[in-house]
Amino acid sequence: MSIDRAIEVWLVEDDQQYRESVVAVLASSPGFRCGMHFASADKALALASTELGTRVDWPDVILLDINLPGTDGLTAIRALKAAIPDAAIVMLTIRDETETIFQAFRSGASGYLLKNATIDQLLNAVEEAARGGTLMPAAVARRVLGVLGQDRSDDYDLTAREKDVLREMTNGKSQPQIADALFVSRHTVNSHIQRIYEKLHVHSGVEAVAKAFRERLVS
Amino acid sequence: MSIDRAIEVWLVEDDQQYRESVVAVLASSPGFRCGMHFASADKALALASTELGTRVDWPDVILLDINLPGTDGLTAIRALKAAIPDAAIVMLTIRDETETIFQAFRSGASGYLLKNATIDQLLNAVEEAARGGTLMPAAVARRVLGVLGQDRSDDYDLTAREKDVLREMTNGKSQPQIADALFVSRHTVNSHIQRIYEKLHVHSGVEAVAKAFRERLVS
DNA sequence: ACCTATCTGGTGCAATTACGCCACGCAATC
DNA sequence: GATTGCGTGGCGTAATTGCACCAGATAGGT
Repeated sequence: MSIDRAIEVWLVEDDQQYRESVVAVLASSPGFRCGMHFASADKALALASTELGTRVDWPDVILLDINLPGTDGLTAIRALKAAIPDAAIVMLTIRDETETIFQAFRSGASGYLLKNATIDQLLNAVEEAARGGTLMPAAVARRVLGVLGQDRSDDYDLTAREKDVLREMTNGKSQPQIADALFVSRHTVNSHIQRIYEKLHVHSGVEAVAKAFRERLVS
Repeated sequence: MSIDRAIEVWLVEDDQQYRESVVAVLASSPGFRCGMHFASADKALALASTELGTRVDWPDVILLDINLPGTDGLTAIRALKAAIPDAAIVMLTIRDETETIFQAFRSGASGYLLKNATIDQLLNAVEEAARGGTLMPAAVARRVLGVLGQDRSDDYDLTAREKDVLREMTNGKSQPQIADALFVSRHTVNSHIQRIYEKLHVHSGVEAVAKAFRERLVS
């Protein structure tokens, strides 16, 4: 473990009991410091803006609960990152729903911990986040990797040419534009498109493009 | 750290020097055991199949180099997972190219470590992998999370209603169908769509849907 | 050589969509 | 109280698309 400097952690968590246990864990763990803890994101943001530039002990990592009074955790991510750009944000929550997870990562979170995580997991996650990395517990990793995971076995038996046309469609081109790009007539393009619709069981361009993205028929 | 039982690690790595350093690190780290190490995936697979069911010290985690003589690491992932389903596989490599990373995860890897990782990172990754989780170092995390679309900052100032309409479009619905879904007239839907086109700078439904997916304006 | 799948090209028409232009109510803001 | 932004609804026309039905060329496999 690096002993250059303790990892400075802030905690935003409304459940007083849970907050105190985490603070206790951090306090008793060498290499970690819990400088500030808040019962709401609003309070943390208030301090971040008033103390702007006057403090030296900005956090390396912010543990942020999702279910908070006032500004909820997901919303607070952007604001906190704007106020404290160098801090890595690790979400701390009881919920592990796919959409919530993705939204957190999209908003700039660098970790996602379930509240039933072990002390080791908590410390590892904080440590890794401080390094700029990401630690995802099993339940979370399955979901995130699941998105990357699905092998695109089901390509609906599209022919090479049909895939060409579909790809051009997903590039937003109209039928004449696709014809130009593929050096064929617009009628040919239309024919291919008709067959694509049959094979994908769709009835319009938007539907085909949507399905193509959803099922990762294109990259 | 759990003291139930040491984490059993196998190592597949052709660089003798690096292999020995990792073995040494694992040997001197309480809670970890490096039962077997191989210079190629083929040797590991050979052992896994001949010793099928006769050994008790199957690995919890397999550290697998990508650049290997014979069967390369990426290819070996599936075979190893088939032979030893309970083992978590952590890739160990000097390369951090996006496509390689994704392919590893798609094939079933649960971690991705760069060879210049610190000892702490290595042990944390192994520990987390043994739990079924995933640890990604900063360089890797940026790429994987990048796919999830970290930066939705540019949402083109779409209003809530326009986002509703756009979402329905990405569900493959036609304008009348969207009208039904949102309980408004098709004219209203069309109006919204026109404004969406303006804001996204597109001129058709397919283009809008394609852009929406590419820039992750929708999930 | 035959068959099949695929790619290519076409015609024609109905349906949908793109895109102007307009208007009203409502809430927030100034 | 006026303005502004937003959601809503409408009309008309031109362009695009969906779709049926057709057919020659070509390539691959039996």
